[in-house]
Formats: sequence, structure tokens, C-alpha cells
Amino acid sequence: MHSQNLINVITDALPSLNKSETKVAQVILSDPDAATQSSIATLAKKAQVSEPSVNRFCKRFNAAGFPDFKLKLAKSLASGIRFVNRNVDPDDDVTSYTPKIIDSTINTLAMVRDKISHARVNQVVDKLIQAKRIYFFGLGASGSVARDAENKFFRFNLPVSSHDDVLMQRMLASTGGTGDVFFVISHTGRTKEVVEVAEIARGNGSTVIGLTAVDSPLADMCTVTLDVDVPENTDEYMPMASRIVHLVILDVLATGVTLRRGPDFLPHLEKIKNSLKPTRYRNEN
Amino acid sequence: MHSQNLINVITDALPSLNKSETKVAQVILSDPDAATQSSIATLAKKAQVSEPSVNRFCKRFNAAGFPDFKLKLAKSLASGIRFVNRNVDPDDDVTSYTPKIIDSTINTLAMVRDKISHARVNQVVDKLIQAKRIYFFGLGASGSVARDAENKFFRFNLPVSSHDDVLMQRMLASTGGTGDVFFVISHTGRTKEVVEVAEIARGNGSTVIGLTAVDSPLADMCTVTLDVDVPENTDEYMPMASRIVHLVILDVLATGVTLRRGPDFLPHLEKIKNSLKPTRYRNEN
DNA sequence: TAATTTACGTAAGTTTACTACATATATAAG
DNA sequence: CTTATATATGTAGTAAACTTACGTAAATTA
Repeated sequence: MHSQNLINVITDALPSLNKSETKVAQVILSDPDAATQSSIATLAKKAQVSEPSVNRFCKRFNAAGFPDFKLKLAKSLASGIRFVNRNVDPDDDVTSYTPKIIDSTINTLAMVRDKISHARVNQVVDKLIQAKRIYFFGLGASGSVARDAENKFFRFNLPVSSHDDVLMQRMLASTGGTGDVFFVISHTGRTKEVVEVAEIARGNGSTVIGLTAVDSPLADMCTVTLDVDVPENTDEYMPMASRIVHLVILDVLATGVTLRRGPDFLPHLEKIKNSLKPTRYRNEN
Repeated sequence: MHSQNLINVITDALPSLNKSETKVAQVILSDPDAATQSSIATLAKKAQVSEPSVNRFCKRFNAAGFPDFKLKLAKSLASGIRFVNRNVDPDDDVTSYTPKIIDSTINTLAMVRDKISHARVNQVVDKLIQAKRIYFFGLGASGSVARDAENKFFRFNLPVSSHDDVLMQRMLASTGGTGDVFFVISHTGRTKEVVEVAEIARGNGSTVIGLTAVDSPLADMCTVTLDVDVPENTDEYMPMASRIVHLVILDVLATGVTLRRGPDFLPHLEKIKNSLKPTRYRNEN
């Protein structure tokens, strides 16, 4: 199993902690890297609690003791994931908002990595393998995700198309049937048009796959749903990470399909790759 | 250079170590994970040396002492493992290829975060702020990136469009002039058509921004380039992380523009957000 | 072979972390 | 509202771990 990032675990547990534990958590989260280098005494002093409180805190998070906790914390920090404690401020400059945005995306991806259901991924790959035809549907920001998916999946040598036009989507959904897979992408899963389209497709016996939010109306309508629980962007400055997550999940699915197709399929992919060579300037490296 | 993996550093230094240091190194290298969890006493015993020898060994590798050394070792272990098996194997199953792909994307983003030039980002934001019109150009996978960019930047209340049609791109480039910004996206930066389009636009006095590879023909042609040095995908199974990187950089740019516009601009963004509400099913949360 | 440097270990000292216990605070019951 | 009980937090002592100082042994050089 994948070990969940300690920093996220602490953040999630924050509301359930008692007074002194909260103090310790805050000190650690405010500068996790410093925490890995300080002794139990310094940390206790910073958090204004006693040393045993720090020790108990560590044990609460399944560490053998303080040193073991520091070790685990260091490991979490090393995986390229940094804790983003602040959203972009109006007075941030390039040097601060750039890493903030990238870190926030990284964080979201790490969360998805730890929470995504492998069983579901497998189910979706199953459906995609069996598909005679795949339609990728998305509106707005999800429109470009759908388009990217088309660009990935046409390589599998089966009819694939993407659509961001609601009327087109309705028409295609109503003419679909067994063997057709409608892959519906939506961040909220609450856009009426999209949900209706899914319903129509479902009614005709098509397979409907949803890449959308948990417990959304769209999710309820699908044959299989890959639910992504990306925190809503409340902050005006914060860009939606869900597109990125969706794209990466589509990468995962494409990889799954490729692997299922087996090694005999690789020459086909190679052929597509090579087809682009004549369009490029030679690389001198 | 970036901080090298401690295990590699030790391996490299192996020939230059003296007797007891070699013993210590061998014990650590044989099971680095165990080393991070053992005390200086146990490690000394295993290596058949005295405790101070272990301590000196740690200091030789720029650690403050044994605990600090363990910390550094743990860090390189955490990031190292992920780097080592980051490629998808033909016999991987869902539980292994899913985290691999996500981790690989995370690693790429972390690299970009550390290497991206803030000065360049600032320059590009400058150009975008001054633009009277923005065209996003991209082909293939970059086509959907361009489309996503359009979806982000139209919010700034200025004429924005995206194009993935080479002929259309040529025509627009040839009619452009001062005040027009052509934002050209290309993973390789070597696609002839794209480079030519950039050249045409440049010739007419337009600003050409490139989101592309370092030292590529396209990069040479641009007014400002945001070079992204994403490792080429040699592995058939590995999806291109560059799209993701491009999208995130566009997020950064959009944020930069938003911040420059100042707080007076926020109501406008809010208005766009609210415009979607009637299209959605209510969220009961 | 002697001088000098480098390597290594012993033992003492110092820091660090843990445990057991006591007190305080909060919660529930009467 | 008081008492009982559980929970939370701190104090002090102890054990373990780590570091330093110093001395001896080995290796290197003159």
C-alpha cells in the first residue's frame, strides 16, 4: 500500500486534536523541515507544551517515538511534496506565487494518488478495452480535457472522438448503444446538460464512464465512476487543479489500456510516433 | 546541481574511504532503510567498529552528526525509490502503474518548480498585460493546452482565441501586428509549421511568446520564451508530462495577470463564475 | 628506524528522549 | 451544583543515545 503523506494526515486530523496536540501540529506544519531538525525539547518550547506532549503527539500518528516521527516526516517532505499553508495573496510577487501554484497542484496530485480506487481504475480500463467506440464529452475547461483524451486514445486504433457541443453530445448519446462508451468529464458533476446527456446514453444501453466529483448527480448516472475529490477552488486566485487531475487520470487509463493490449501493440504506437518525424527540425543533440 | 542522492554519494566515495569507514558504508548500503532506524550503537556493532567511527563517518558526508545523517539518508531513500522505479513495466498492474504515473508527474512538476525562471515568468506576464489581443497556438497534444489557455484567459476581458489549424495560424500570424500576442505552445519546439508561424508573426512586429523546449528552433524565434526542460519520453508506456507542465505554467501566468490587474478586477471574475450557477444542480452540502 | 601523520577506540560527558507518576482540567452522573 | 470519572497535561527521574576529549595503534614519510 502507499503510505499517505504525513503532513496531509496531520492536517486532516487537525480538528480532532486536543489543545496541546493542536499547538504541536501547528508548529510542525508551519515549518516541517525545521521540525525534522529540532530536538523534542526545542519543539516543545516552540509549541509551549511539555516534552511528553510532543512525544504523545508522535505516538498518536503511529510513530515509535519522536525520532521515528522525524524520520517519517522527513520522508514525506522528500517526495517532492511541499505543504502549502497559504493561498496566493494579493501582494504576492512572481517568486512567491509561482511555487505556490505548482506546489498546490503537486499536493492535489499526491492526494489523488493516495486516495484513488485502483479497483475502479481497473473497471474503467476493462470497459475501455471492450469498447467498440469511445466518445469523450466535456464542457468548458473539461472540453480541453476531453480533446486531450481523444488525442491519447485514438492511438489505440479504434474510433474515438471528443465533443464539447451539448447538442452534438445529445445526438450522439441518443444514437449510441451496446459497445459504445461515453466518457463524461465534469469537475462538479452537477452541470444539468451533462447529466442529462449521461442519462440519455445510459438509457440506450451504452456504457457511461464518469470522471467527476463523488456523490454528484453525474456520478449516480454512470456505469462506473472515477470519483475525484479535489477541493473546490474558493479562492479567486487559485486555478482549478481538477483539470490537471483529470488529465493525469486519463494518462493512467491510457497506460492501463496499453498494458492490457500487450507487447504486440507497441509497434503500432511506435508507428504513430515516427509519423511525426518528418514534420520536425532535426535535433542536433 | 541539485542535492545528490546520499546513497550515490556514499557509493561514489567508497574507494576513498579507510578501513572502518568502508565497513560502515557497506552496512549502510546493504540495507539503508534499516540504517535509518537503528541507533549508532547497533550500527557500530553490525559494522564491527566503534561508535565514534560511525559518527566520524557521518560527519565526513556533511552531516551534523548521526541523527542528522539518518535524516538525510531517509530523505534520499524516499525520493530515490520513486525515482528508481519510475518507469512502468510491462507486467505492472493497476496498483503499481497508477502511483508510478502520478509520481512521475509530481516529480516533473517539482523539477519545474525549482528550475523555472521567475524573471521570464514576469516578462511574459508583462507582455500579456500589455496585449490588446492574444492568440494561443498549438498542434496535437498542445492543441488542447492552447484551448485550455483560451478558457482561462478570456476571463480577462480581452479578445482571446486558440487555434490548432496550421493554415488558420499562418493567416492570423500574417495579419497580426503591434499589440498582438501570439502564444505558441510546443513540447519539442521543432515542429516546422509551428516555427514558421512564429517567424511570420515575429516579422510583422507582433509579440511571440513560446512555451517550449530550451534551445529549440521555436525558442530562438520568440520575443520571450518560457523554456521547459521536461525529460523526453523514451518509454512507450510513459505519457508526456509536458502537457501538464504547460497547463500549470499557464495557471501561473493567469494568476500573474490577475494579480497585476489588482483587486478591482475580482468582481469581474466572480461574475463569470456566477454565470454558470443556473446550469447546475444545487449542491446540498 | 624515527618522526609524523592518520586512524581508531575507550571512557567520560552531555544531550536527548522516554516512563511513571502527579496534578489539573474537562465531562458525565447523581 | 457537586461528585465521580475520564481525559489532558506537566514534572521529575531514568535510561538511552550521541558526542567529545583523549590516548593508543597503525600507517606513512623522511
